[in-house]
Amino acid sequence: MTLEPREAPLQSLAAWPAADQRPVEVRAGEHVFHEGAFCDAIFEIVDGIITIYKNALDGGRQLVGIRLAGDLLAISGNDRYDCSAIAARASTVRRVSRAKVEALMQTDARLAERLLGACRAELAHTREQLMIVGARSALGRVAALLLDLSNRTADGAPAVDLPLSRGEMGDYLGLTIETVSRAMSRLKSSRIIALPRSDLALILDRARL
Amino acid sequence: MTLEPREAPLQSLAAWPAADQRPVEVRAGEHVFHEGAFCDAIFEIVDGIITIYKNALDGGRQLVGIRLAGDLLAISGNDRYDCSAIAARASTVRRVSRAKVEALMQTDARLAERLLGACRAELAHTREQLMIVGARSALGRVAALLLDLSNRTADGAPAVDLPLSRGEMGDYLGLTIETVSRAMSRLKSSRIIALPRSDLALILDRARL
DNA sequence: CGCTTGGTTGATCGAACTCAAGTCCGGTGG
DNA sequence: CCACCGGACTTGAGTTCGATCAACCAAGCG
Repeated sequence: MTLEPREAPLQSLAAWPAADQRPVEVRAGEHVFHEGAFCDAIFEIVDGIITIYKNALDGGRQLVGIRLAGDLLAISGNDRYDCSAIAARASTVRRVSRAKVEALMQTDARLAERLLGACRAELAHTREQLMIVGARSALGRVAALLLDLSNRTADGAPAVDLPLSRGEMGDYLGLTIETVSRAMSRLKSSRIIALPRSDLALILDRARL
Repeated sequence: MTLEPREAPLQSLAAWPAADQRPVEVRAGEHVFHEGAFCDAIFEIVDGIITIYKNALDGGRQLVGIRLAGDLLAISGNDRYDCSAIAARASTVRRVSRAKVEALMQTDARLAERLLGACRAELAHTREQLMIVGARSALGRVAALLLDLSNRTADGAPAVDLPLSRGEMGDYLGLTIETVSRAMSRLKSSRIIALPRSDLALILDRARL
């Protein structure tokens, strides 16, 4: 949706001495970190899809982000993770010691710029999500999510692999499972999308979506 | 709600050569900048309250932030402002040339850290807003907004000056004017808050709010 | 005084939630 | 091979809640 504002000062954190040597594999459904746990590392997604969520007081959960390869996780800078991160599918992440990052950042402006760029991008995405959740009808929200997923994960191709279950989509959009399902069904019967499988959508009429 | 993560590397941008000498006064209801306009400066709020919003495609608007003294505006780093900023009341802001900021940032890690801190804080706030808007009932959303305003503008004191009109509260929460008004009335008749004036709330029962 | 603006309140309607059956599908074990 | 099972998804029926439309009120102002 929104592209990186300017040229990235760094392609990857892998070049930095703070990075651990070997990337970490994480299976679908596994946590990368938990909200409230001590934050001793940040992560860079090498491959896969990670969802970020917070637990609400009433027991529900609110997804606050969907992050893809190249994105950074846990850049909040607090001593404790302020969100949980869970792999939507099998993914691999690079673990980077937070202490080393902070030490390096004092002296190297490029690293701070890299983090700033990641934070700006995340802020833009979160605002975009806020626009989606705040304003429109259930149908519009689901449609906006599908468009966003298409643009981000499939580069605009018609076939969109849905990394989120209906329940997760609901948690992202502030809707119930049933409402998401109904919205998908309506989009299908309107010939705007096709659903060969429940986790694969084909966008037939991008304009109306 | 969420405090600044660590010690701020800089108290204010005023000390920086990129800052204009005189702060700018802006009257209530006046724009600081417009979404889509060329972004040649960022701003630091010296005093007052600024609301950030984006225009939705359907004509509505979505508030994406309420910013107070000390906060920075327009740190997205894009060539064009990605939001509009409007003074909720008479405020004064410091204008800082974007070109100078970016040039300085290349060499001085402390400036980048200052921006990163602002971006992190803004991200945390936006996520908080997402939690409020995404999940709960109209009553709960209004209550959460009141609590947030109390914590941020009144430091937890019972008397909260409401800088937002009912319509703006609705735009912030994804509700209509009438629903916000009804929620306030219900909170009032439940003796949870008092409303001496429509722009002043007294929190009587913080726990239930 | 009439007009405007922002807020409140009422009545109605539709959309989304809730509760409750179904269906589909992959996996497991007899 | 097939019957069974569990989980995710879908669909249906009834209810609730918020949006809509509309009237009304209070304050500010020419």
